[in-house]
Amino acid sequence: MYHPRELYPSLGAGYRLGPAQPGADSSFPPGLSEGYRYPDLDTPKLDCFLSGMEAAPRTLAAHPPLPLLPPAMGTEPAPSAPEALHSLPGVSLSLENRELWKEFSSVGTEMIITKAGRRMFPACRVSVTGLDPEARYLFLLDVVPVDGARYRWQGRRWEPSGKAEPRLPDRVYIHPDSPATGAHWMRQPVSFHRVKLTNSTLDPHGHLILHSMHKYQPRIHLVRAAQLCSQHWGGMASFRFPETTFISVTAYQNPRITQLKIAANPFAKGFRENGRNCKRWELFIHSFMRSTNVY
DNA sequence: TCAGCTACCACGTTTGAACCGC
DNA sequence: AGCGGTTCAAACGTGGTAGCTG
Repeated sequence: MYHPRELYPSLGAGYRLGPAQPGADSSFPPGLSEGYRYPDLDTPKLDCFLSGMEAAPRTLAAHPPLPLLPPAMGTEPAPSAPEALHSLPGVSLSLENRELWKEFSSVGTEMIITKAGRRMFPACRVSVTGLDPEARYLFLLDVVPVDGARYRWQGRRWEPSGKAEPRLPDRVYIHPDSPATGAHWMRQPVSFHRVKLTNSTLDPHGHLILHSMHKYQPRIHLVRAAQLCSQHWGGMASFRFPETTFISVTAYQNPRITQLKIAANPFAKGFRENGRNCKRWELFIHSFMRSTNVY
């Protein structure tokens, strides 16, 4: 098994696969497997990455055509239903923790971003079907802007408050099990819980770089690697789920999101009712109930 | 003045090395 | 010697908060 962190130690867990897409390209290109190259992944790196793969001819003198990651949504609104664009017939993805995501989404999901990098919670956890058990695949995740606006918390809800900051360098998180066989990926749900988000534009760790107070959506890409060293990759599929849209923040704005995170995230158990912040929690519950006219 | 950001804190979870018994 | 189970400390991941910044 090849772990990207070992192969690209200088880049950390996430890798930039392509140039930033300037402006607001609002549509996926018609063809997913051609016409787009990733200069950051040069031949030696790719060769190293693939060196242990079965029947992979090591003839990578020229830059191989790399999989096309669809550009960011730009000003495109988030889709209202799970969306998939792919050239991998029969392959489908489902969001394992959809109910949890829906719960957060109904309140307005916020994700903390820090200079050092913060994990996403909930994390993207998917199960995949329809893969060729023998073929090898890579699982990738990136996060793209949903629209061209900056947001502001107005006490009760998020509202657009101006134009979005210029787009940051695109980075992609490669699942550490990649590349692995279809049988491996289908054996159990694939979790991206180690993905970290940062607001540091100079981040050296390879975390996904986001602007604070902007709306984003994760995308999951599946790349078949079986024919990597031929002229084309074996195909690619991209998936996104509307309930995973979130707003990046450096501190939680909506107290209900804080409450949900504390209740659902095991790492935040110390902040629950019987934790050290019991009194604070009580005060919050009382004020929350008052504000929602429960009293 | 104030919204947003950062560093630090205390607490809980996870991880992996060390140890032990079979 | 090798394997599997247990223990425990260090590392890591949390939200809260005070203070800083533009």
